[in-house]
Amino acid sequence: MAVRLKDVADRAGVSVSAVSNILSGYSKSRIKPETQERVRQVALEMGYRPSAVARALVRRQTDTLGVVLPPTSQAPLRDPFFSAVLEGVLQAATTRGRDTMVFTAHPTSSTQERLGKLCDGRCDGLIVLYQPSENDILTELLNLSVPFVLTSDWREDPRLFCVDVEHHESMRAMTEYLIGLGHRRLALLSSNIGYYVGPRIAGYQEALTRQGIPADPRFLISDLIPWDPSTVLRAVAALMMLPIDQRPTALLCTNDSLAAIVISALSRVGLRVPEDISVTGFNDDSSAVRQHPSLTTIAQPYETIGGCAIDLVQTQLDDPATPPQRLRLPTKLVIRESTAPAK
Amino acid sequence: MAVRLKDVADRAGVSVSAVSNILSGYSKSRIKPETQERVRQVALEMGYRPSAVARALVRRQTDTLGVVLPPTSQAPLRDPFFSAVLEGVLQAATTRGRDTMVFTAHPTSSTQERLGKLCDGRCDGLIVLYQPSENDILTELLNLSVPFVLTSDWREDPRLFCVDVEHHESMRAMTEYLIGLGHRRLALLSSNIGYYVGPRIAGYQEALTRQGIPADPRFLISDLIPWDPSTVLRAVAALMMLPIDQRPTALLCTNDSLAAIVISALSRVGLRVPEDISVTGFNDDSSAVRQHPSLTTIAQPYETIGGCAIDLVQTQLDDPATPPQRLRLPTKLVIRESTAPAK
DNA sequence: TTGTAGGCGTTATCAT
DNA sequence: ATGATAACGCCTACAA
Repeated sequence: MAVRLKDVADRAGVSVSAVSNILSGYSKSRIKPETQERVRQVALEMGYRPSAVARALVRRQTDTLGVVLPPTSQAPLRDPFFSAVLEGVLQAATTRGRDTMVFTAHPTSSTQERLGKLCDGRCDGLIVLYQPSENDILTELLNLSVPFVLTSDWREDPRLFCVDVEHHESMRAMTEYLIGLGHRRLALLSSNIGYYVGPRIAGYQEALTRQGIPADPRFLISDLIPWDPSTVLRAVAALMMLPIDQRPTALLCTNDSLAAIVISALSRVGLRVPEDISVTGFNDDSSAVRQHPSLTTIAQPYETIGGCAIDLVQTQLDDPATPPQRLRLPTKLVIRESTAPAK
Repeated sequence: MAVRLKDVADRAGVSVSAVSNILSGYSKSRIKPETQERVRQVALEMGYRPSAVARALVRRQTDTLGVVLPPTSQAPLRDPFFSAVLEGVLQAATTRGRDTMVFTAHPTSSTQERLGKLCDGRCDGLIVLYQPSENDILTELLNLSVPFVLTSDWREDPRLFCVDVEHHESMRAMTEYLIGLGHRRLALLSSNIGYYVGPRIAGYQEALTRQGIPADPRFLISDLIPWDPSTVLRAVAALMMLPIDQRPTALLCTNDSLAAIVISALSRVGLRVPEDISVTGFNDDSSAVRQHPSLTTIAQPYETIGGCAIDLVQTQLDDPATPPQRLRLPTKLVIRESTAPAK
């Protein structure tokens, strides 16, 4: 069917190993240049393409990485955050000449079913784009010999390789930016799930403390259900019912999607952003620029995250005894239209 | 390193072929049930996992599909439309027990470089998520023996397998819906690129004709540059400068991203959606629900598109002589907040 | 400088 | 009912 090494060898009148050597580019000096040229020519003419599968079998490595999307969500890529992370990993993989398999799972599928695909030799290593719970693939993965790295995670487990951003510092920087704009009543709106909400809230609180602004407990709302806009609407409405001199002038949200809902809720109660109130997000996913007003937010270095994760997989491949590493990358404060000086 | 078939066979005291047969589940009746049970047990204990690579080599098939993202865009997944299509393909592939490789490319990479990855046997077939231009991989792909299917495409080329939606009919339905709401002055805003703009515009025009509404040339704006909001802002401002009794009461956009920019532009000139003016999108990507007001739009059946594409690949695999098929799937009009009856 | 041959882990075709 | 063995296409010692 397809052109094989042997076909090229026969046609060029040399042995398979010669062709293999030449085409692998490994042994430049070993084979006579004119032979090399001829063989290359023949290979090209015949449209020869080495079989990745056969090569993988003998090399015991596929140059392919697996990217694991969260099994919890029906449609992870509908969340612009996961799209952004995936995009970053894909870009980084392409740059490094690696292929990428993307794994999703139906919420109904068992751990074993999922694992089957993840470690049957198709991938050299895995990049897990979420925080697996204990009863998820995590423990099994640790027992297997597949190197893997978690992104967007910061577990205490010392056996794990992770790449994450500085949630605490980022939120502190954002809060300080708002304080610098003259805001003194700042509320934090957070979803009720996500490993990152803890550090982000702490960052917010630290900034307040540092600037000597007393923390108003009414301004810390951390039980929002992200996929239920009505809870957000209620919370925002409650805040805005406060007397005008007690009402927050800035709302910090723990992610961009939430910020979008918040802005929408504000407009429903007749407030304009940023004229009446400032709003900020976190992540700088694709929705941040597109929404109106465009969002002041914290940009995650998605491609760097992907690159680090891939490199950490490679590190484990090169030396399986490497002790786990935890990387924490800096972010960037991106100022757009949703924030303005306090009046 | 890893547990092989032979290891299991040795431990269980049977031959490799027996184990293979048992574990493949192919021959239930051929091997003594008690042996089967024992072998299964041993395999489980040893944590045996068949090597996908070895299996692929002998079967000449990997059960893996390649999904090709557009090479033109720096970050295709930042576009919620591509995220949605990819999501649909991934879901459909998971349902069918297939793995998925996702290919991106740096805009600088050559066609040959890209092709190398696409047809080295790693994938059984390809799903191309964009409309490749002539000098892109298309012609090469046709010469190779890799089955492939284009989504979101509707070329005249009779050699191609495509899955697409009914652009014309969808836009006509949307236009008629607005007319049904009492709108009589409807403007169409379209980006200046995309194979789909032609049919979408035609659908709009047909609806007007059918309803006996004369087409006002000022209301057909098809030269917008999607990534440059300022052109959109200008166009919207120009429309809104018209005397109030000549000004459109509804704006149809050819995709959701554009609609988002349009809504933002409207708000800048002080108009509210949908109270003052109705706006519609197309695609129902993730931005449609999240934005405020949420968007009345045309929903593409992403998972069905993915499923059909995969099935068409399989069809070609089963019978390489199958004549090319072109599928055109229906869409759904999703009514949300951005439209209201004309006053 | 080039060729030969063994093996990668599995499946499938035969024998037994 | 089971087992030996030849592919699958490639890489790589080692031999020539």
